[in-house]
Amino acid sequence: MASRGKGDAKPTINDVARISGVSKKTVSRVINRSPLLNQATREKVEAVIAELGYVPNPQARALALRRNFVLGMIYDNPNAQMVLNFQEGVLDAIRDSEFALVIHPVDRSSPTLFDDIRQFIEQQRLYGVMILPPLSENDDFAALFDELGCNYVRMGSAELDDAAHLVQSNDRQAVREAVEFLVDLGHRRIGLVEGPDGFRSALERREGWRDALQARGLPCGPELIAQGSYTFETGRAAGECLLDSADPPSAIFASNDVMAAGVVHVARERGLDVPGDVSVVGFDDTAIAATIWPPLTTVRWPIRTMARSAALKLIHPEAAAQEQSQFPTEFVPRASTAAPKGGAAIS
Amino acid sequence: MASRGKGDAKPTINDVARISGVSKKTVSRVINRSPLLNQATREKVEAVIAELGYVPNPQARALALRRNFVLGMIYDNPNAQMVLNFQEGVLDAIRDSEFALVIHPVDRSSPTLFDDIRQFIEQQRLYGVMILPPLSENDDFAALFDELGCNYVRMGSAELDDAAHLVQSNDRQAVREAVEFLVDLGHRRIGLVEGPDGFRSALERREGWRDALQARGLPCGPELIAQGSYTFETGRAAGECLLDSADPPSAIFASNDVMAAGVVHVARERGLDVPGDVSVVGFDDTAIAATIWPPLTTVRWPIRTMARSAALKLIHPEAAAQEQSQFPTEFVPRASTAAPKGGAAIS
DNA sequence: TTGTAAGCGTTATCAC
DNA sequence: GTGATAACGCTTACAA
Repeated sequence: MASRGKGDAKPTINDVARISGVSKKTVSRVINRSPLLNQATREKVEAVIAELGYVPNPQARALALRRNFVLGMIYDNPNAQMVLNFQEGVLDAIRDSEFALVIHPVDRSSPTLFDDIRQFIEQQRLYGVMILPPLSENDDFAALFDELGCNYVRMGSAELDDAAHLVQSNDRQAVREAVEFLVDLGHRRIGLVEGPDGFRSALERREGWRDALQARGLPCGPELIAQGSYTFETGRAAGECLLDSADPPSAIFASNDVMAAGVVHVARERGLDVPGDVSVVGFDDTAIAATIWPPLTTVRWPIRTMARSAALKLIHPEAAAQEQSQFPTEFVPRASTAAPKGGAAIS
Repeated sequence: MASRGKGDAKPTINDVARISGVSKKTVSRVINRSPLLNQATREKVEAVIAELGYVPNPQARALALRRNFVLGMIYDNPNAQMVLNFQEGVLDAIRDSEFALVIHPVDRSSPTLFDDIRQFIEQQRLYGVMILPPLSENDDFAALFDELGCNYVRMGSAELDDAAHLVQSNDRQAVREAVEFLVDLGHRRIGLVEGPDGFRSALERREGWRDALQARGLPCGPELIAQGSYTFETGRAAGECLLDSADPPSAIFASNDVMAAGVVHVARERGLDVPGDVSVVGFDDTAIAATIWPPLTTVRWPIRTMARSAALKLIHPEAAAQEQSQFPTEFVPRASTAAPKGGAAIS
């Protein structure tokens, strides 16, 4: 093997240039796949690169290019499983590439949130950022990223941005279908455990529930709605509110799986059978859905696929607008839903 | 505000030097808290830094120092909740610091695993890495990190390394206490759903189970053991194996929560009441433990605290050996355990 | 098609 | 104590 400056230090672009008898710049052109390059030169340099095991130093590139080959992920989400699925999707996209993923959870109630995010992006000189709900629903962040000259992709439950900056599911439609499933089973009073204010997903899912019921002329008044904040405990509380009411629903749609799990808990405490006495449907299809008893009927959200696509949009901005932006959900019927007792007769 | 070169570009060390009338190097000394510095000079420069809102460029520092202010996290773990908790602990430690966290999941069955990790560390020039079980149990990785001159901390269930490179729980002792709790309730046949081969945690937990039973002269033979691989499905299968046996146990300890959830599922399918007919204990205290019905008795692992400590060991290597290395687990009794039917009489 | 020179923003060396 | 000067490894002008 050809000699290097000293010891076993990693080879640099200078080593490659010297050994292949060309200039640094030419090596740089090879690395960056410049089109105007003699084929013979390219091959010669590539041979040396392979022989030396040369890998460009990302820190040096970052300095020269004023941008880092790093993707950022910004979130403040109560749903751990979703965050992790998203991370895995991003990693699917950057595997075997020069990119790295840095994660940046934030506190959306912090007064310094904007400055915090600004500093994160400026300091890391990110190639691009992905932002998760509910932060992604705030247009001010998009404006901030534009101002900082940082590419971004938002993840959302509705059409928040143009195709180059968005990966989205259609939650309203998905919930409508799930609730129609309950109606088709024979349910006539279907409760809703809605998500917290300020979450676009909560709003979309509520409207999907309403769409389904209104289309069939079924009740969808406030007495059938209880609010939670996407946590197990608030799901319990909402379940109590609904099941202890004067005229309790025979089925409940909860805006996410952990709240649905809370509802199932309450039903058990009341001595109610699920799905015999009350059917429960969740949303997300996180691990918990298949793990609780009975297994939860829910809506699967292709988070990992969406995340992968989000990362690809950042890595290949030129193709971002063509890359898929809408991702279909999938209804997953399990054992937590059944026809109501005597339901078919009523219908 | 004093003028900067052009437009609204971020101020650099040169701007600070020019405006405060000192050299770059002096500013650098201020930034790096060099002790040999005139107090007046320091204050003057600090004032200019504050006025300009100057922040050192991490990429440039990384290039000059040949090391990046970035911590890496390497894992291949079936337990999503643990990974996420660990991430949060690390972020607790680096919040408001110049450090960033890059995550690097790997496939431990990949033939290129070592090269993959080597490349990750060399390329990112990491300040340090944290490695999670079961990867952390392999001494070859520690040797690799040493060879690469990269500081590391391992997370484990037993004493894998010296205090500067380890954060650990004592799983054997923790499980012993949990199983003793079952014995004290009156259980005499206590089954084990053990974790997969190759996991130190699986081994430690099995020995803890055995310790407790042997100390009381209770059976702990292979007919009471079924193996899973830390997943829900394998937990189900192991539960079937145990509950369908000729002389089924009245209580089961599962090596982690999701396998325990699988056991609970099987019990339900068999028409068995938990804890009336069979008590179940898990390990981890992940979100699932409180969410299933009945809420799961388990052992809480202070992962987030351990992770925070691991990151601090990397950031302050000089104090690493003094920083806490052993982290106590906590037994969390919930509703999935009770005295066996007629158990007290047998005892 | 290729090379030269001048950065990018920081730190290390070694004088003063 | 402080400051020129030369790295660090790469890229972008601008020539040739």
